Amino acid sequence: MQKIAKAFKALSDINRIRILKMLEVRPLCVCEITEVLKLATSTVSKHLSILRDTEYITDTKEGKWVNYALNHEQQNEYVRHLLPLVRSWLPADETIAADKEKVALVDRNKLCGI
Amino acid sequence: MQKIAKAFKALSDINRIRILKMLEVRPLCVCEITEVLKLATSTVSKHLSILRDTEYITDTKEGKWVNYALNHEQQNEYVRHLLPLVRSWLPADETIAADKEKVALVDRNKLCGI
DNA sequence: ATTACATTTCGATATATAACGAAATGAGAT
DNA sequence: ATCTCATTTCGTTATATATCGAAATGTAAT
Repeated sequence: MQKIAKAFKALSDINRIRILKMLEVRPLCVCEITEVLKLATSTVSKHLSILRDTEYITDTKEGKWVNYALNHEQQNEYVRHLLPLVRSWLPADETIAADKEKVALVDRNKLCGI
Repeated sequence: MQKIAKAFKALSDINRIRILKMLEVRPLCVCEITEVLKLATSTVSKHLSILRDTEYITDTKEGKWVNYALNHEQQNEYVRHLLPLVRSWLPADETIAADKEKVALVDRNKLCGI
């Protein structure tokens, strides 16, 4: 029964919400998300692991990067309903809009490893 | 924007979920909820204040009791969608079922002040 | 007004969480 | 095999949260 509480808890942090909204634009790697949120890489990695463990997102290796993407094939009943809700929310939020604009501009090849 | 995170955070505790599910049966006072959850009165009161502040429930005085009930007239967009979801979930959970049975049996006049 | 009692607030404590930097990991390129 | 570098894990710290018991509050009945 803790499963339902976990599904909600994953969404109870504003940075995790921002990550989900950013992933609406396109799949992202850790360093891209880090650049937009201005948090330490390790912090972003932790947020992503929480979202992955609850099945909100998937991770796939692509070269030296790990691509995180919205998970549209959840087995988790709660997540299956909540993810579309989050997607429909905050359509006009300024922070979210700014995040999404940045996502459209960031380039992982220029961002990392310099 | 913290509003959305707050709406989710209120649902991220299993005892608050249990309270919302109990209130599906009927409005309850603090002492009745305390009896079912087996928590300190002050703890239950705190949970209820969190659910009230986020508009999941309402409180109305009735004599020396305060009746807490599911709020069906939320102004809060997020709560308006999330409350029906919670209502539709956990239809067969054993803890929830046991809680609801206890709710049907508890009598505030016999419970309190003895 | 005094008493009784349901509820809330306060103060303390223990656990959980979010954040960071540094060290470890692991996969691609040389 | 070694090097590079994106990512994860670890250790630490600061803040938030859940819980309790005790004290304060407020209302109803005497």
